[in-house]
Amino acid sequence: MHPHLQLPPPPLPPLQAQILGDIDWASLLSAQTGLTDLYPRAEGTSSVMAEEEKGSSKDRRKGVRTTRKATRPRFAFQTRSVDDILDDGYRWRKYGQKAVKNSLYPRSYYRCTHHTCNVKKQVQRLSKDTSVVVTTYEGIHNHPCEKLMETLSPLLKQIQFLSRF
DNA sequence: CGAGTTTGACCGGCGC
DNA sequence: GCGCCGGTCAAACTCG
Repeated sequence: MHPHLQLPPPPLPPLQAQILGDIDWASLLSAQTGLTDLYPRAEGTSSVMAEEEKGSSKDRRKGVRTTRKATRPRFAFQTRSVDDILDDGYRWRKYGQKAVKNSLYPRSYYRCTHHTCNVKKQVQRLSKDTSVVVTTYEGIHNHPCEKLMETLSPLLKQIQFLSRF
């Protein structure tokens, strides 16, 4: 409907959104091991960030099961927010929306706008508690977040300066 | 005019 | 094999 991306640029969780679960930001930023184990039956989770680049085309293999599924690292967290879209510093292009069973609300599919980066995320609102938004990230950004860097660079400079002593 | 959204079609996996 | 279901494509559309 209406794009409401007009939030001030907080690199951390926005103020109006309250993180419900525990988030390991360190492992989040360094990728790899996820947070919530959403898909315990995902077999290839260990082999992260290998060849997922070709995922854009319909190049699915037949022998899905035991062969490498190119299972990208996935992690999800819930936020309590009135707004569906959280400003996480990256820019997302919506490429789909689907109604999901057992949920009154549709699930939205987003993709990172960087051409070199094919990180995806899904956003859905719980039908039980409409104030809770579940965001599922898939993949790892292979480029720096401009907003984040912008916000962080003064801090980094400060740290570098202090570390000289 | 370009970047992003909307929306129905399309496709593949999975269970029956 | 068929139909349901979730994920993606892409053309049309909107907005700045």
